[in-house]
Amino acid sequence: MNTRDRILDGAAEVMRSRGLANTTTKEIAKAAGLSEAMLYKVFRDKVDLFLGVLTERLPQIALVQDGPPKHVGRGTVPGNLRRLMAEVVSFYLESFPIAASVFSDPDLLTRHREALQERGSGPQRVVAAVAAYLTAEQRAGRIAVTARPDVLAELLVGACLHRAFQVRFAGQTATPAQIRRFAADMVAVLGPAFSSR
Amino acid sequence: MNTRDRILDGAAEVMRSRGLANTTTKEIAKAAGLSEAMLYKVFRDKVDLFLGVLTERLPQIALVQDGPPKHVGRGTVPGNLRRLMAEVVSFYLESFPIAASVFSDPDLLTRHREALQERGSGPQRVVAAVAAYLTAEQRAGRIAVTARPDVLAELLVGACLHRAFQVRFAGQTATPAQIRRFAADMVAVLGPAFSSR
DNA sequence: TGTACATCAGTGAACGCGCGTTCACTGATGTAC
DNA sequence: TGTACATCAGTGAACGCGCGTTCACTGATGTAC
Repeated sequence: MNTRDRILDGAAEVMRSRGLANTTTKEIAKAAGLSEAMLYKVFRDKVDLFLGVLTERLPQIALVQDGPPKHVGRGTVPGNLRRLMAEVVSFYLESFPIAASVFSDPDLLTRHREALQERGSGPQRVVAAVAAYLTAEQRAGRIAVTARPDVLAELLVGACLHRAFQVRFAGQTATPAQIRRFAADMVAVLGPAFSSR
Repeated sequence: MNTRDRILDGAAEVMRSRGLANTTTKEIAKAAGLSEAMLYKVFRDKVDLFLGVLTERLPQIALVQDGPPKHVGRGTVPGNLRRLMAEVVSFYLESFPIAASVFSDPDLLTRHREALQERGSGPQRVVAAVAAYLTAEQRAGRIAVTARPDVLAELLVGACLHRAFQVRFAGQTATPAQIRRFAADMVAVLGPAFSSR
């Protein structure tokens, strides 16, 4: 593995275990198995290194990567939504602690936002992806024409973020079974809102 | 105003404007109009001071303060929910940046969680309050008996948290009109899920 | 093949700065007699 | 009323430490002739 990857992995590990506030250059170097001096051969400064972690080591969500929505017209809509929800909540569970940390430093937040904008990315893409799936199903006639994909997506994704926030704030983790149960509850309750009948 | 309040106000102001990471004892003292030494007459150390801000200067949400849910059986359910939602999203807009910051320091997060637990408070109380309102309306016969108040509350509150997160991540603010529009959209879409018919 | 030099990944040790914290102190106000 | 002392809010200046950052260096490997 090359030096840059070792540094980013080490930094991500320290950020997860000790938090952004306690992630010092000394700790990063130790986790990467390199000297502190080496960090500055690869990154301009510490903020530059943090931005590298934020853009390259935060978990990616498959949902958002690939263009057109999957599963449209196949399986059942509630079934597809449950799988989508489980994916979203898992993504937030993994990324929330670090993503929330950047609010502790307005300068880092601004630079992170700009970096995401340049890549055409950002947090709004999760809702957009779910809304795109719902819109496609609506066109396929499997969701009522009166349903509002954007609002439904915000409700679903919002519940995922909220659940991740609660679990992480409580210092807990969530089992796959708990995640499935959560997804099933949310989709079941929203059923009447997008049902074709 | 007494010394303690001046310090907490000063600290809260610096935390909001410069972020937790840049909130130094020097800046707090300056904002409070006191010497740094004075901070240590009132608080044991900096973490103790931060906990004071978190428990005493984070915005309170009226919804959660007072016991039994208001407005039950009066007005219309969607109207009451819209007002509730606007209150919740405003609360998150104000508190999210600072509340998210504590994720940058696991030690601070743990102590904050423990402080909230001692007071019987915590983030789960927002969902609980909305669910309590919905349950009361259900008993009053104004919401379908098949509706699930806890799940509906998590969807609604989740959407509020998500919206606040998005707005703050983008570095923006929200006008009262935007907030009302948002609340109306969410409640309208959830209508079929709790309708008596 | 040997040799001289260039390149490159990597480091130990030091640097200065700003941080949280504490010390010894001041001056105003209250209080006992 | 005067005076001696106690209390209390508050501070200037210093302290040591740990941080991010940089400097001068090393040793291994590649390369030209």
